[in-house]
Amino acid sequence: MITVYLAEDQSMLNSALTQLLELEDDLHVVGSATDGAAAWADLQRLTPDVAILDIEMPKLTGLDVADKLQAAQMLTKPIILTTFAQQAYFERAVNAQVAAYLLKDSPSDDLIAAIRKVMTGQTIYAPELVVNMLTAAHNPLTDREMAVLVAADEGLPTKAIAAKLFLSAGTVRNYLSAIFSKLGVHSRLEAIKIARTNKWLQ
Amino acid sequence: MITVYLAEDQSMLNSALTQLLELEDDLHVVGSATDGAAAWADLQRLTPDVAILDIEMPKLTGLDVADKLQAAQMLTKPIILTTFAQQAYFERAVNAQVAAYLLKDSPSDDLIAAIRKVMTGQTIYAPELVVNMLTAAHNPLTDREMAVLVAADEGLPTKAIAAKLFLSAGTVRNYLSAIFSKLGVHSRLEAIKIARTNKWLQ
DNA sequence: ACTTTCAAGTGACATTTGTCATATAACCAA
DNA sequence: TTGGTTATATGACAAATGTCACTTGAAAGT
Repeated sequence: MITVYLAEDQSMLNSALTQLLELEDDLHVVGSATDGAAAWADLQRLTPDVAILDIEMPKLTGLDVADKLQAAQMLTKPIILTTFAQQAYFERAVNAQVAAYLLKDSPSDDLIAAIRKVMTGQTIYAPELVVNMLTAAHNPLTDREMAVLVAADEGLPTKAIAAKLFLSAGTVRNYLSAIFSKLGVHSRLEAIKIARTNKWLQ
Repeated sequence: MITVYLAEDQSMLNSALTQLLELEDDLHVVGSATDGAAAWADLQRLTPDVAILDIEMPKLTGLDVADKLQAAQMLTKPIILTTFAQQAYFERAVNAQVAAYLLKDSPSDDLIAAIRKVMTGQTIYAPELVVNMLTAAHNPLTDREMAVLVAADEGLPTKAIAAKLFLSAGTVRNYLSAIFSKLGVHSRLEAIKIARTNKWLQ
């Protein structure tokens, strides 16, 4: 019998999956939560074989929980189950040595199959992500440029950005100019849009 | 026997719900799709009792499909099943006379209960939304101002916005100025931020 | 009929932004 | 040690942006 814990903040999916997994003879759902902190508390107590973790949850993300599982050297195998194929998330998950990384864009049978496979020691990554890994646009901005862009994203004007980062206004404009040139745009708005679609921001 | 159709673009939820609904003795899932256009084509052919519609789907949204069901005077009862409580969506759904409007933030049993209730002629709205309806900060911007703001949000400079909306550049600046004054800000960036947090944008 | 609101516009103006050239100092790698 | 990158800065300039004060016509409300 494989014991499974489910952390998923969308109740509809949480309850549907719980019931579905329970129907399998070799699986038993020992608990579930809709936020990361509750999940982590439960996991320490229940030590299930597998923990299915959504990434975007209140309080703690699924990746945070996976990190904690690894740090505590627990035997519970984390399976990340998330909506979108975002490179940054995937890389963090690989570093946290998750047992599987699945997209919600695949059928529930895939999840059930994945649970059984990770119990045999296999590691499973959604193929979309592995392909993406090679082609992913990585952030060309320096830390300093990112700090300026983040401040700009808050809607602050040049002077306020300068004050916030203890720079002169001219330097801030220079950074912004450098950012625009790297991203091939000509305004804060466009730069922010690009940074956002590439998930460098927010 | 209640026949049910399921349009939900997240495969994990789609397949999980399909299997779960099939377990109920009085429900039968006659078909499902992961995009709106396929759903509409199927619905015309299958004429199920109930159509569960996600809003954000490729090609046609669930609200588009609900509109079409109403326009074609079909007896299929639309149930909207969506992630977030957005006032604009809810209002459109009410106008399309949907049979129920549920959030994915509720358990799957609620959906099953809702299906049975709509078959008795009841209309079901998620309580969060009805409360929200009364308290919602309503958008103070005119349609025209919104059009300008949307264009600005795309990162377009004044001239491009003017060209897009067949206005003069001066008029566009005036609209923007009016928007800023209504929202109490002094830049496009800040205005966009406020519009976004209030869900008037995106 | 009168008023308000909205859509659309013009012109002038000050301010902010974006661009560019250029400079220095620190650090890191070949 | 030489060169590249980053962090920081200045000054000058053109372009874009935001503000204000107006005007006009149409639609909607009372």
